[in-house]
Parts: sequence; structure tokens; C-alpha cells
Amino acid sequence: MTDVAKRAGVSATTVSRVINHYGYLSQKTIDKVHKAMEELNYQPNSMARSLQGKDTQLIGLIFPTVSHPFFGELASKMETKLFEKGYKTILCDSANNKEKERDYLKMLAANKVDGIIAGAHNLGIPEYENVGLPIISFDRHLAEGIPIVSSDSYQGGRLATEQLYQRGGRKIAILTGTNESDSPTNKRLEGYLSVLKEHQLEPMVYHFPLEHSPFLKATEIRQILSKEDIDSIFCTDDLTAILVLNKAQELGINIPGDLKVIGYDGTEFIQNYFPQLSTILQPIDQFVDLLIDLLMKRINNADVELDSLYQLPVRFMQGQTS
Amino acid sequence: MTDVAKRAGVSATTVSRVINHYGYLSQKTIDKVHKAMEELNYQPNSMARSLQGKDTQLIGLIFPTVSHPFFGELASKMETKLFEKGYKTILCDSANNKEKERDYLKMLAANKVDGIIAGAHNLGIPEYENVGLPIISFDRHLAEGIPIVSSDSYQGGRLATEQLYQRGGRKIAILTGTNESDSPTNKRLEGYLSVLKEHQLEPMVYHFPLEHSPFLKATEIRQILSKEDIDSIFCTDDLTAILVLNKAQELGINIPGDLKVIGYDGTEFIQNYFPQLSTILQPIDQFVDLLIDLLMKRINNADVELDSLYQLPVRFMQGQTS
DNA sequence: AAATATATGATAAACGATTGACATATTGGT
DNA sequence: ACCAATATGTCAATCGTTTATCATATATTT
Repeated sequence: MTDVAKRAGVSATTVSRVINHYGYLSQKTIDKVHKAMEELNYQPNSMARSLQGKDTQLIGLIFPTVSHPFFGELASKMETKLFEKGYKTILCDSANNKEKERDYLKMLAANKVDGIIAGAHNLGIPEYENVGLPIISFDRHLAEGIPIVSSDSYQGGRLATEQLYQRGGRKIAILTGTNESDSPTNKRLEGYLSVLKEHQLEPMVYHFPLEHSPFLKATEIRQILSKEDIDSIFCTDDLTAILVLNKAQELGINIPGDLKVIGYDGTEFIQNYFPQLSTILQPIDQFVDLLIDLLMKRINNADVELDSLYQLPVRFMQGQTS
Repeated sequence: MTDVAKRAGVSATTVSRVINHYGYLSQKTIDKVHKAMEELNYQPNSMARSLQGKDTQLIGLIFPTVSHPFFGELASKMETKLFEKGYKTILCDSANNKEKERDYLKMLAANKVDGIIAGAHNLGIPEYENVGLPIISFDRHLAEGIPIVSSDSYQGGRLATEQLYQRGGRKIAILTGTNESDSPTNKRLEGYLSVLKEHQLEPMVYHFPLEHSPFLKATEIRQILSKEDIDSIFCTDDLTAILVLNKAQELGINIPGDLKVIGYDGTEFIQNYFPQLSTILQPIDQFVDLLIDLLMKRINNADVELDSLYQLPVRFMQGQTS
């Protein structure tokens, strides 16, 4: 900063005034200082700034893994929008690893990020109770007072199941992740169950622990497809639906004739590269907007009253698999 | 820190000595201090630490977008490995936006990251010439003195093309990104051309600008497939190969009977969810290890001599599309 | 018992900014 | 020509650590 001041022929205080827009300043001085900053390729040291209590302009993003297209897309869009607002993104792949998530939480606190958006899948992390940072959660209950943004999973579950029923499905199975009772995602299962009950059909629920490899999942799916008497499957995520399609093809099962499949996610990726898949679309762009808006509110005023749950509507997307 | 010192009944100096492991310390004191730190949930303020010249333990990751499975996987693995080494990852989706990439470069410098790994697709960013930070590049020439890690794209191009030839392909087309002469990726095209020349076949080169949407690409592919006389296609990335498969199916083209397709990337994602695709596998895990190892070398010693190009071998993966 | 090694404390400067207090100079309006 | 508004400078404290220096106290050797 001293160098900039010298080069611009002003005092360090004036440079600071220019950077932080306060006090009286002539346009001439402002220009001089900006010119000097450019010439010296000067960037204020953000460590020093935030030591003074300035915001770090850093946001922590905690997701299971960006190698999953859904979270990759979510993270990418979050990052893009945050960048437009002048924030940088610290990426944390919790990788279904509770310890890692806890460590990250500590690190983020130490790095004094301005806020956190967390959408990981680990349960029972008490640190969330008192991080003392603005947090918004995606699709998961973290702690009292942390708002949750999710899609209307119950309706989504109902929607998918009803579609399968309407198309003639009577032996409708569901493939879903591990049972996590307090997760909004689990509502997809509840939606499924409610529809089956209305039609007095027998539920067929298959749980796949998240940590299972796709290969293992595929093997189990193959078993199910070849042994069980099923005419429709609701997969609570699109990738699992793809595994079902692959295995069905291997087994010579006709889709949608012998088996109807509906997925759930709504990524652009699937729409671009798997347009044939019938699926439940979540409003990813709206997730991003809402998550960031809520976080900004919390950042600007730690005490704003926010709802504890924001549920966005989902849509059914007719493909050729149902 | 003062609180910790008080609670442990020692001086602030001693706490600092414990944290930074220097000077004489009794085990008793070390334990006391650690206990106090835990009890108070104390994390040293990393801003203050790095003001003192300590490393920030932050690494910037610049990729086109993590919504693409290849970069999502790469980013995820990088993040995981960096975390194990005690680093946090700042994610930068350059989004094929040159301005954004330049801005990010500035921000990273201001945030005093310890190093950068850049694998974006923008050309002509002079800032790379003098960031004054350890940088390693993935698959792209950034500036003099910045080592590049990539796969052996020329061999990959040859490999794919030769496979198509061996399987009987004589009208072999290539679908590739925009012509970027200084990119290692472009070597895939050169490998293709060299094989065609050896067999005295006519090259058929189709360029798809990166910024084109998958939908637009798909439309163009459909045109090509329906109008041109082609029996084999080498796609320089797997997602484009998937579009070809989709459009071929729509048009009733038999794969691999009427048309053979080979992709290029090597993500676990494709192997898990598109196992039928024949493709060229890049060693992503080795990319990650090498990129990080090289970066660590540069961080620990800014002047180490590094090669300007590290080329890792690729493998052909036989699927059912060729 | 003296010499040395080990353990801790007190103090202060430094990292690179921000900001308030105060002083001084210039400008503009009347 | 005078007052207020505007423009800039000097100085010093502060943010939360790190680290060097000096001092002192206890423990271990010889």
C-alpha cells in the first residue's frame, strides 16, 4: 500500500480512503490512486483487511462430492453466482466422511468465512449447533435455527409414484438411499408409500447405502430385476435410474413395456445426455438463488428471522422410460 | 489466544510455542494448552497467522466447470487429496469466461493462496506470466515456466483411430473442440490425422466450439449422422460420444454395426454409468497425484527445476460401441 | 556447588491494512 | 474577505498472531 501511495504521490491514508470509499476525496486523487494500483498490480492484502473486521468474502460450500453431477451442477452454479456477488468459494467435499466434515467446519471457522452453505449427507455433527457463522442448509436438518432449502420431496415422491400407477404400474418398487428419518430426501419415500397405500398396493422398498459403489449397486439391481416381480421402479436419484436402465437392457427387459422407470434430480446433465429418462425435476436454479439470498440475509443481519424450511415445487418430466 | 493462555494458566507466548512447536516445552504444559484449546474450541485465526508470513494452506483450483463430470471428478479428487495434506481448496469455475479467470487470478493473489492448479480453457491470459505464485497447469499452456501435466494426447488420438481402423472403419470422422493449436488436447486431432495419413484415408474433421450447448451439438451431430457417409467416429470427449450414441439410436443407426464410436476421458462416472462406451482412459488419479506433487515442490522451493511437460500414458478401453 | 540444559514469562516489534482524531490547505459561495 | 465545505496529511491504535530478546526459575550433570 505504501508503494501505491508513493507512486500516486499521496498518503497511505488517502489510498485507504480510496479503497474503502470514505471521507472527502477529489476525483483527481481517486484516479491517481487507481492508476497507481493498476500500474503496480496492487491487490489489498485480504488477510490484513479481515483482521480489521472486514469481511473475507469467502463462502464455504459443503457438499458430498462434486464428482456427482447433481452436486457438481449445484456447486458450479453456486460458485458462479457467488462470484458475481464478489465472493470466493471454498469447496468442501465431505465425501460422506463425518470426520472430514467436522474438520472442515473448524477450518472454515478459523478462516473466518462469511458464511456456509452445507448440503452434505452426514448426520450427527454437533459442531453445527454452535459454529457461530451464518449457515444455510440444503436438503438436510443440521441444527436448530439453520434454515433448510429443499424441494417438495413428499410431493415429488407422490408425483413419481402416481405417474407409474397411471401408466399401469401395479408392482411398484422404490430404490432409495439409506433411511435417514430426519432428511427431507426421505420424504420421497414417504410420498411413495402414501400413494401405494391409497391404491392398496404392497410397497417394495430397497435401500442402498450411499457409500456403496455404483458397481455394487448395479449388481444388486441386477439381482432384484432378475428375481423380483416388479413392473415399475421409482429411483430417488437419476444415476440409480440409469443403472436400472443399463441392467434392464443387459437382461433384455423392455423399457417401458416390461418395466417403467422414473428418476429424481433434474440436472441439466441428465436432460442433455439422458433425455429419454422420465424423472422428477428439482428447480436447481431456484435452489441456488434461494440458498444465496437467504445466506446474504443472514450475513447482513445475523438475527433475521428465517423460516425453518423452504420447499420448492418439483415437476414431472415425461421421458421414454415410463 | 489470550483466553486459552489464561485457561491453561500459562502465558500467551507459551501457547504460541505449543501451536508452532518451537522452544523448550514440557509435556505437561503442552497437554494443558491443548486441553484449554479444546475446551474453548479455539482455532488460531488464520488471517493473523498468514499476516506473519505463515502459509495460508489455501490452494486455488481453476477449471472450466465442475458441472462437467471430468472436471468434477478431477476437482473432487484434488480437493480430497489436498485436504489430506492440510490444504483447503478455493474453487474457481472459469466457465470459459476469460474475464472471470483473470479476476480470479487477481483474487487468488490477494488471498495469498499458497499455490494454484489451473486447467481452464481460456487462452491469452497474460496475468499468468507474472502471478508470482506457484502454479501447475493441467492440459494447457499457460506461460513460460509453468509445467503442464497432461495425458499423451497424440498417442491417445492414434490409439482411438487405430482401433476404429482395425475394426474395419474406413470412413473415420473426428468430433473435437475448437481448434486450439497450443493445447495438448489438440494433439488428439493430430494423432487422428497421422493415422489416417498412414492408411491414406480422407480425414473428416468436425469442430464444435466449447461454448456450444449440448443441445446445439446434438442437433449438429444429427445432421452429420444423417447426411454424411461415415462408419466410425472418434469423439475427443466422452460426453460428445454419448450425444452421438443418442442421436444414432434416434436415427436407427446400429452401433457398432453401422457406426463405431470411441470416446475420450476416462472418468469413473462413464465407467460406472456408461460401461458400454469404448473410450480412451486418461489416468485421472495419476493426474491428481502428479499435479499435487509438482505443486508441493514448487511451494516448498520456488526455484526447483521442473520439466515443462509431463505426459502420462493413456489406455484403450474396449466397450460395445466399437 | 557450579555449570549447563530445560522450561516458562514478560515485553515489544512486526505482518498490512483500517480508522478515528486532529491539523492544515484549498476551494467555493456570498 | 470570511465561513463553511472539501480535500489531504500525520499520527497512533488496532486486528490476532509470531517470534526474537531478555530474564528468571527449576532440573540435571559433573
